[in-house]
Amino acid sequence: MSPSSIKGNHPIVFLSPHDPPVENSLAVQTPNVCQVLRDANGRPQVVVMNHCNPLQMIHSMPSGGHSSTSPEPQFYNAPRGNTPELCPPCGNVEDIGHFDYISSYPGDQRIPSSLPGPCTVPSQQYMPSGHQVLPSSPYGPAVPVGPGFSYNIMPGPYISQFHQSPYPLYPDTLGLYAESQPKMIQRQLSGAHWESKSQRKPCNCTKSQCLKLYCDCFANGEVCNNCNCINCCNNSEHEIERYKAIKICLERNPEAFRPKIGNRKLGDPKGRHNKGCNCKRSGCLKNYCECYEAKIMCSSTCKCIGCRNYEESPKRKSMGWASPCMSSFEEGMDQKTRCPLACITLDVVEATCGCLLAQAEEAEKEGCTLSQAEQMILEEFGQCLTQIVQSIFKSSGLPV
DNA sequence: GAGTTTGAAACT
DNA sequence: CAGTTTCAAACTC
Ligand SMILES: [Zn+2]
Ligand SMILES: [Zn+2]
Ligand SMILES: [Zn+2]
Ligand SMILES: [Zn+2]
Ligand SMILES: [Zn+2]
Ligand SMILES: [Zn+2]
Repeated sequence: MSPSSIKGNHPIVFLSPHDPPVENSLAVQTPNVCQVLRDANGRPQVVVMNHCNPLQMIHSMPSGGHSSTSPEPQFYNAPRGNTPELCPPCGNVEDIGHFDYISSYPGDQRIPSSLPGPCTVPSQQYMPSGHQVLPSSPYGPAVPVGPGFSYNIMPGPYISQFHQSPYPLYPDTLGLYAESQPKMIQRQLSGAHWESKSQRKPCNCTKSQCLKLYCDCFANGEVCNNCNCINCCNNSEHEIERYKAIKICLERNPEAFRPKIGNRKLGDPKGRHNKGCNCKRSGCLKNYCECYEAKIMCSSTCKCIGCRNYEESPKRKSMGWASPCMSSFEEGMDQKTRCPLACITLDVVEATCGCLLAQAEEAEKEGCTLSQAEQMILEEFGQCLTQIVQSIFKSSGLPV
């Protein structure tokens, strides 16, 4: 007998500990962590609420004007302003790139100007905002990109709702405002010399020219500053190249510069990795894992194998079950598939058999009678099935 | 500091 | 889309 023998009208789907449910299965939909907002036209937008780095839809939003960055807090995707037609630069930005998703670049998503903090000093973030033609922008100097007009590429105010949450993503013990990227917390808490104030951890890129997402500076929408990079083009001296690189990244992934860590629903202090990790060997318990690095649990969006980065159920703790079996289970449960019962992978079967075998050996060792051994093994199998069901519950967001 | 491991990003 | 390569950081010693 094996777990694969489970059958029924509602197949139990054996997913990873944090997998989404499968239709018609016993699993239930995980509570939605997103929130539905409406854009300027009243169209619903499902957005992941984020405290620290909300997206500003500047360019592709309908209402007009070049009022670049209003100080009031905004939600993700909040209407922000400009029609492309109304933007003088649009007629001539092909050479340097036209950012339809310009607002997904984090250049001006820093500290709210209405709040105290390091925002008073322009950060190293640049905003390739071809449609914020603000030569006298309070957020930074306009950078000439060609004859006739210039682009404000310096950071705008940090339009944020983060202060609306009772649970900041990260502690703010140094008086800095919470930031969404995991590296930032390390910077804030470490005593490294580069950690002073607005200086992020320097990169050490050698081959990317700091113009690919490999570079943390670039990925965070910042220019390199006091970095150790070689052939760096992530600076104002290479603005055109930088624009192009940003454009390429956005074309490839419009979300490329959005924060990777969204927020769970209200009241949940922890965030959720928007794309999830794909760890295979770290168990998501090392900083290789973006979830772990961000100090968050892996979630249903993760496709990790052998994940151990999730809340232990109280049941499991009290059980004090032999960890080898458990870990085998967990790894097996990470085999993700949407096909009912296909989640009973070889790993899972082997883990189960291993548990039963171990139990049999123990029974033998203890000199149990045959019927006693049978009972022990059956109970063990029951435990195995319990683990399966619990994992389903867990993936469904239900209390175990 | 050198060498290895890791997984995201980039590429094919 | 999947498989592979590239890359820079995390980690190990
Ligand atoms: Zn770099
Ligand atoms: Zn850098
Ligand atoms: Zn650089
Ligand atoms: Zn992971
Ligand atoms: Zn994860
Ligand atoms: Zn994980």
